[in-house]
Amino acid sequence: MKSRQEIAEQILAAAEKRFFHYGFGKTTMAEIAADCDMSPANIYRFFSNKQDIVAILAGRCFNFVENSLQNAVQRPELSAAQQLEEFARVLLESNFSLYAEKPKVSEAVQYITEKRTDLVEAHRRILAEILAEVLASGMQRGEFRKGNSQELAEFVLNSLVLFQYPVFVLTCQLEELRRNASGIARLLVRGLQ
Amino acid sequence: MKSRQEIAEQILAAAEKRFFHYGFGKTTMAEIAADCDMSPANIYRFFSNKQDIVAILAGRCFNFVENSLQNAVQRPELSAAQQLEEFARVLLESNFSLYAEKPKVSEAVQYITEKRTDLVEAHRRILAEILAEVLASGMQRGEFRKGNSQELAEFVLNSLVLFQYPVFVLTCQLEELRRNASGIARLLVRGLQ
DNA sequence: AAAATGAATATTTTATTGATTATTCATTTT
DNA sequence: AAAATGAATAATCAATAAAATATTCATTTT
Repeated sequence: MKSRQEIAEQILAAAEKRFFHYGFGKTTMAEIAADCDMSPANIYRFFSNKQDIVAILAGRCFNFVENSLQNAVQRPELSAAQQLEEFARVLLESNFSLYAEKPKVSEAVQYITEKRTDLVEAHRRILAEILAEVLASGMQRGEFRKGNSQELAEFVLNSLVLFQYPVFVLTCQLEELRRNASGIARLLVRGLQ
Repeated sequence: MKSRQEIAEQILAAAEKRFFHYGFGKTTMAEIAADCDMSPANIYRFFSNKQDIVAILAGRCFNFVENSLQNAVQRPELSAAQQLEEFARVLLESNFSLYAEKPKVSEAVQYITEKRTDLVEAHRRILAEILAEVLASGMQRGEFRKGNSQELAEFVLNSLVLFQYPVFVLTCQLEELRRNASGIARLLVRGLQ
């Protein structure tokens, strides 16, 4: 006997497997339902439509990036400068593993980027908050010059746009991106000190 | 009696008027030819195909940005720091006037961005060179720390991606972009000093 | 001979249709 | 009553045909 919650998760798991394997467009509600031994109609008791399911899954991809960054950054043995450099590095690496390793994921994220600006915006805001904390703690410790950490986080994040969007992450060479992430981060650190 | 050169320019002018007014896809060779009082076939004595014509016109748009930047930057009364800040500001303003004021231009540029990577790459390289000169002269004058000006120009340019591509320039609010251009430029300047 | 063209051909776009799939809802099952 | 379904409907997609347009080239004009 499964709880409502568990059934919803089962549907998401089935959808994820197919979306990320065959793509969003090539996966039908009937297939997802069959994987879960239920009728297509039943899925609608848990999710209002197909787009909502991708939105939730894409949101989890964003969460993966957010968690990777949070973990990379909150190691207390690192200086604020090192934290910021880690932020840039992990931002690139986690987005790369997301987009380049599973091409279908970037399709899903690209779809969401167009249809659900709100999700992308929410993701941006979380990244900005993580960054703002790094900057604020750096200011406290006297490593960074005092300033408006929120506003500065905005600037820093926007100067790292190259490492966030599929277009760039997929077009450029990974090695070149790595050199740039490290180089830009170093410039920014010096600019903040 | 018009020279070959003048006729080619006449064709380009007619094409530009229509491309930027009605869009690339909605303009036919027959229309351009009619504007020039000639047959469609005659156009092919001057240009190898329609795509070539957009490529030339898009290249001129890029030249406009390049010239704006060159002029903004090579004013000798400015400090290297001010030159870099001007670079960021004018990069945004000239791209904005290009994309936002005439929506059809961004369509043409977007088309070129896909089909003629070489032109976009050439444009990038010119921007990087302008920037490298600013950095090199800043180093000479002792305003900036010594370093590899080519490599640093690459980093700086890539951190200004937000102000170069139609996606961002058109999506974000101009005022927000201006604040960011100025904020990021200030950070970079301090990072280079 | 060089410049230009009209007519023929190749390519691309657009419109139309049929088929597939998403979604709803009245009915059935638990 | 809550959960689930089958069958009906709405929306989307893919294939095709038709039309428009780009491009070529043999011929005509200057």
